[in-house]
Amino acid sequence: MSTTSSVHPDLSPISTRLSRLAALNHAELEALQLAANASKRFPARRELVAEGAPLREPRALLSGWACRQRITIDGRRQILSFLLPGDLIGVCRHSNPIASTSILSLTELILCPVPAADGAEGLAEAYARSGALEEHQFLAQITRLGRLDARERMADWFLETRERLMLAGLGGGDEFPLPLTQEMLADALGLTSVHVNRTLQGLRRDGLLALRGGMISLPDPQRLEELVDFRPARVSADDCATAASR
Amino acid sequence: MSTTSSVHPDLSPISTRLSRLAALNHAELEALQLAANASKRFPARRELVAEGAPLREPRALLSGWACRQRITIDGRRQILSFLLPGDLIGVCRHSNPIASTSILSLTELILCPVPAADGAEGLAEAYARSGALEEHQFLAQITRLGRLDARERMADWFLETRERLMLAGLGGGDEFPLPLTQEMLADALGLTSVHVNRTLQGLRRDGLLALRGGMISLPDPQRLEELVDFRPARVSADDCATAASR
DNA sequence: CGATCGTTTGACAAGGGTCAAAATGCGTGG
DNA sequence: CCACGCATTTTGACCCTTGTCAAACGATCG
Repeated sequence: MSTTSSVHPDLSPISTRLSRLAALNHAELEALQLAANASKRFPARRELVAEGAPLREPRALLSGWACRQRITIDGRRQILSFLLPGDLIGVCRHSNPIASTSILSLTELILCPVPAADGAEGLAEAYARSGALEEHQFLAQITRLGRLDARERMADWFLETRERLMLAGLGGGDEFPLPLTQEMLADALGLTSVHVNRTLQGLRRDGLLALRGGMISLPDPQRLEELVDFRPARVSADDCATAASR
Repeated sequence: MSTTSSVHPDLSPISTRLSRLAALNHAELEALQLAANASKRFPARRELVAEGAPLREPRALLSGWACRQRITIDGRRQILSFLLPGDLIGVCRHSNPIASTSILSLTELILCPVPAADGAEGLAEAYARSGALEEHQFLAQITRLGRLDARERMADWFLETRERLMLAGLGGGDEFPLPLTQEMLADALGLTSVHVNRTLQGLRRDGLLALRGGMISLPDPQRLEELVDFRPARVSADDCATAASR
């Protein structure tokens, strides 16, 4: 698994990510490449999937950011998770699935179909692990919102996002693009944009992060990790998804 | 599917729940019954699964309550979800899975093995939908913690729990057992036990719930639903999981 | 009948929300 | 190149929900 990843350093995020999650054979990688060739653009700030609507064919995100969100009657918004390049969208194992949340594009997206896993051992394994990783992120989000204070939430979220991007072969580790407004961040972290702003300032003052021009850099990830007891995600005994990314 | 459920009114929670999630044929129901015969007890307040440990064979919960939880270094605890009778534990689709959270028994449990889904269409479908339902609950939990205040969190959680119990054929709808301390509830809802206590008193005062002897009753579920805009969980276009329960 | 666990209450503190306005940035069109 | 309009960020003053600490109360069990 980890050996496979190093020989495809310049594949698209989806190939990189999936081949790091499970060993893919030549035919499978080719199927991914083929799918990537059928990619399509999707505009920014539009609803990609509506909550409650029947789920269409699964797709993979090749570039751009999206989010899953839910809105209360009185207009409060909760961003449940972000979808980053390399992530799968709408992969489901039961019949007649309906979308449990709406999905919104935050930037312009490039999407491609997802090759079927029938008979493709490696792909099936990679999809399953991708799903497990997603579940892991939901659980992390619950802990963040339930038991961490504002500063910890932000630190933890930045570290997780950094890890996810690195898994897809993006971002050097100390710097990555952050195409979000502070309000989006607030809606994800269960805060208000005003408080996100103040907390960011505090982190900046302490030299824990720097923002400029849609890029964020984490000069001292270790100190951040200590701050929140961050542990890299692991879903399988034989994967070292994060270790593979460096 | 919903027709199947009504003809097995006195099956164990797991059979009831799964046969409401998907149509099960005779052989599959028999396999469930067989599995249930191999059930075992597990004591209260003990760790059933340790975080990070390799996942053993999947099991189903026949009776009792458990929870998935995570603890921060400084001892704060977040209960990620509760496991109720009829729920599946440790069902996983990838190889060498490791537990993403520890699982703790809250009461004494009765557990049984889970029949393999190989070739059993109905079981496979039911397991998949059970997983989708679990994911739905995680997302609901995120919204609760991120955007609802204390009173709303409790109302929403009570309604969800009521619905889950009814899906497993337990609880008449207006009353069900609640084997939790206020501190556990606090750890699940991202509050302190003191504040849970006060919020409960408020709900009681308003006639929205009543507690006595480990039982909770919701005299006016509709009013609760309006309070939080509660919508029953749906994961598939052809299931009416909740409708089936009444 | 003490010990222990859980619930309830009170006084006080604090983290984060609210509201409103000012400042900054940025794309667009003239 | 400038000016305008809009979105986003930043700041300040104030308030409110929830947390903290501590003690009293109640039930259950050996």
